Amino acid sequence: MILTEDKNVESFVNLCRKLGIRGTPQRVVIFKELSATQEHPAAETIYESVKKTLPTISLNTVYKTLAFLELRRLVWTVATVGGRARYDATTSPHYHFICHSCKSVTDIFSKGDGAFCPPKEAMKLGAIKTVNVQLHGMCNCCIQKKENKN
Amino acid sequence: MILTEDKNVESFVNLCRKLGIRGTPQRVVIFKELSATQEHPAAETIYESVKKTLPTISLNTVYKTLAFLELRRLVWTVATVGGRARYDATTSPHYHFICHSCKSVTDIFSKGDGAFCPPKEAMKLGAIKTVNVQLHGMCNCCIQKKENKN
DNA sequence: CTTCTACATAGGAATTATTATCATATAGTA
DNA sequence: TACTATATGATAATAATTCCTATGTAGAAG
Repeated sequence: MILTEDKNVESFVNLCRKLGIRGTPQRVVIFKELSATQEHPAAETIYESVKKTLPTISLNTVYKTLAFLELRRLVWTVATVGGRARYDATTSPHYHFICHSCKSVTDIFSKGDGAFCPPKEAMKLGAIKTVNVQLHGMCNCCIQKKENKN
Repeated sequence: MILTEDKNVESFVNLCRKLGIRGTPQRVVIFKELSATQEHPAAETIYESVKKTLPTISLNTVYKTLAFLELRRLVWTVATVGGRARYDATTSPHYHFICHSCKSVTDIFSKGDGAFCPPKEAMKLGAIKTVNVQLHGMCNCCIQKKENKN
């Protein structure tokens, strides 16, 4: 995070203005929260954090705000892990490694290729807006733990 | 589908035997149903179809069977579209195009590369078991419809 | 500058989707 | 047949979405 919090918020409000949507306190706080973490939190987790700033916010609003921001492509749903949707506000192209043991979601910024390039066959089907590459498995940490148990 | 239905079932039962799990009627029918379609159905959809063969089956069993088969990597969850998880029994590597307008999920068998190759950075994080590449957007059919409306 | 109006947004309640728990039933093995 | 492990289905809990209403903000009119 190079941007300060204030700049971040400001830029988000400006972004909303450009898109013709309102930069409401709820949206600002939720977006800020999601931008500030690399944990790829679930809606409930975001809700718990956001409540500190906006005690009256409802979980419903968090869900709806995330869905709304995803529609405007300011955030996106990375994956559903253990029945819970996980979100991300990082816009630069990257992949995700998902550990099904500890439910962690880790960013992978590949140096070589950068963005995943959809094959020609895909282009023919319609207009691609976002690409989501998920690598599912078990992280080293969990592999270690499992070995120690056995 | 080159295999006949019976062969398909038989091979599934054999597969279960190899894996040391039971090839129960419920599992056979659910797997057969999922293998026979390219619609990437939701659990509810599978349930409706499977009920024709097994009228007493519960939706719960469909969910649990799918989760179980996914754990054994005989099926997998392709994506969650409009709040509903969509499943696939195709094991050969391919991508999916997901239209958020009509909720269709289309297979993309890329000729050139075949399987997606995870970057080195990913390998370092742990053991990758499955790769899920989702291309989100709007299919040509829906683009057409939208244009006609305007 | 204030008030009115329209519409976007937030929050609550209800609905739907999914998962977990538990008791019962079934298949495989001794 | 009895034993054990596993699977099913009913019930209950959790996750996410939809519907409805109230609020608040922006722009128009005065």
